[in-house]
Amino acid sequence: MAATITIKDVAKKAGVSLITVSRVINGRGYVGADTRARVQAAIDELQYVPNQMASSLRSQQTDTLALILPDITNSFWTTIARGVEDEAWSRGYGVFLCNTDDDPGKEARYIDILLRRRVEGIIIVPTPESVAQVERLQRRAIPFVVLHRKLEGIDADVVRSDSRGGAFELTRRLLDAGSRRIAYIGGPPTLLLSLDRLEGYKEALASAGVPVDPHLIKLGAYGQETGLRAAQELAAASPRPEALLIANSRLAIGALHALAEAGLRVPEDIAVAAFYDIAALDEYSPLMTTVRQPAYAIGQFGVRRLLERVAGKHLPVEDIVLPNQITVRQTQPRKLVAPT
Amino acid sequence: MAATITIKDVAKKAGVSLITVSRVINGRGYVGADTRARVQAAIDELQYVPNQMASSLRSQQTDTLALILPDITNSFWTTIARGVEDEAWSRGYGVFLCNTDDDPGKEARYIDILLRRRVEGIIIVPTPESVAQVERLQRRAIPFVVLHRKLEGIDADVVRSDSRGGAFELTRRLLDAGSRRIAYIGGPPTLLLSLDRLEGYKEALASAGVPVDPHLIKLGAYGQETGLRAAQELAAASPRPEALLIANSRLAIGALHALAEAGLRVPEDIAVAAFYDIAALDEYSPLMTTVRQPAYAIGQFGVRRLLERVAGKHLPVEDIVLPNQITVRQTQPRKLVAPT
DNA sequence: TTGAAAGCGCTAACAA
DNA sequence: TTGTTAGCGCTTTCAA
Repeated sequence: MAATITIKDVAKKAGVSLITVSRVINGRGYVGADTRARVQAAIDELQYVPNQMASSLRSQQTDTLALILPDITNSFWTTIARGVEDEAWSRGYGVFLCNTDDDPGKEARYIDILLRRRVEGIIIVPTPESVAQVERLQRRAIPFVVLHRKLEGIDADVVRSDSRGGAFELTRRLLDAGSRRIAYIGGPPTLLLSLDRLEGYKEALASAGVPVDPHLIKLGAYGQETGLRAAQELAAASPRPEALLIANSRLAIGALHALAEAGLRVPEDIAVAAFYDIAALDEYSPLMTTVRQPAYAIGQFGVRRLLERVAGKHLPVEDIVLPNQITVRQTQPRKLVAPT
Repeated sequence: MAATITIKDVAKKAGVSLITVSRVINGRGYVGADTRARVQAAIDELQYVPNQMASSLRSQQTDTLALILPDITNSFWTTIARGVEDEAWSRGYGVFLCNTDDDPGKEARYIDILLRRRVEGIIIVPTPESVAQVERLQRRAIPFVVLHRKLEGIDADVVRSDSRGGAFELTRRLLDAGSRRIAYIGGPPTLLLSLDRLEGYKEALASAGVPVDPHLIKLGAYGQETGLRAAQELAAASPRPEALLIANSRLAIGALHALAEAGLRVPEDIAVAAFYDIAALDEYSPLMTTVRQPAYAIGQFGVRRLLERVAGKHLPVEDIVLPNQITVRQTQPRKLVAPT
């Protein structure tokens, strides 16, 4: 590292004191117009770039946040990450991205490093095991915001999409289209998110006076396998359900495989409505009603909320629920493979 | 910010000097076993976390890198990003991620911020307009590594996949399978990457004694539209080519649309080999021979190389070319939509 | 094997 | 409107 140019060099060249240069750089405090110009000229001439480490050490502000999530390779998290990055950088904050792969050990190690780096706040997509880590943050008074998944027993801001409302709305669409026997394929009842969606489904049925039939509710681990098996069973049932409500993208993919194999056309033979976030597959999927979660906005709002906390605002803890986007594609599915 | 615990507090509690605590933390320098134990006990008891700003300021090491790329929302870049993140964190470096959307203005602004933050090195997926920015880095002696795209006139390490070899190999496979009239759909000849692939194609033909037919070469902007139109033209040509070599994922998708619409079965009516990086679409696409670029490894190797530069090793500038993975899927394509 | 002194580059707090 | 002084929390350098 060659002899770096410091604020001192600039001050000398401009014939002012250090602090004056500092004021010009940070644009605060009174500085005369001509002084400012002289300083700026010196900065330009020397190609001076302030050292943020020094500034941070003194001011106790690192202008840095962190985003902890399972895996940016998953397109839903990617979009959230992009929302976080854009919003944070645009407000002058850098972001450290941490992929935990839902591994609590990794998560803990990342948080250690983040504490050393004195990040001013953390945005986290937690697993149920994150509770201990999050409590550590609380003890140290590091502001944080939880995205997408609520954490039981933790009093913290959450930004998420409206799972209950999304499921309710999808179900209502199916009902409006005339379906009555509407089956539900959803995630494990141990997750709050799954429960919310199941609830939305039940409420919509109730509001239409349709009784809930437990035989039509299939729950299991998130994953294509669950969706596949559930849809196979439902396709073979008699009477066959008129419609399927599917609570997750991977479940939906599995279910669509099963329906296609069974030769059931969507929507002619069976209507489908689903939470479906995999944009790449969208136009190759059948005509169904889908909920797209506002991933980008979840990231954006997460940062906004976090920065309010960082600024020390005394706000009540809030559960920020963003509306979903419901889409009904009009165009027929595209094909990558010629029909046989 | 409550009164933070500093190294001083630890030293006092352990009855040693600051520097001894520092040695224990960083695990270097001689420290007696019992002293070390006492210090560690104090650290644990006080829950002391070192302040990296202070450490960085003094040591001139920020342990921080940056990754500049177009957009993590694109799955190819995402995977590269993941490779970079994993490798960097595992070596004790944090990474700032910068999405430029291929916008030179954004790129310049990011680099300003990164210079302030004194990142020790930068990994960049450049656009042709990045040359000016990259020269700025050179002037300041900030180590950097270029990923995926070579930069004309810039003498720097590059990590990329073997475009020429990939195209050569794909073409050879088509030739081996008996095709002679092999058409080529590729990107604009202004990009080095495109030229490499075109060259691989031509070389393979030459090596098999097949003459290059300019009518069978369709070049255009990367994008589905180009692929669609090119494939339409080729499908309508007579004699129709027996095989298609497609040099990019988006071109391939467009081309597959066209073939499906024309009712041409792949590979029965026409064989296809392609650079195809969109994993989500993989199993829904026809049976074709594909090149998958080693995105994760590109990220990994980029970091490794960069850290060698950061360490000050005097290595010759290198063009690191990683082999592609060639795949021939055996199972029939899956269907999301029932056949009609 | 341990420690004392100096200072990294900047800004907070106060003074003029 | 500008400047002086002190010090953020750590590591480097030198000494013991």
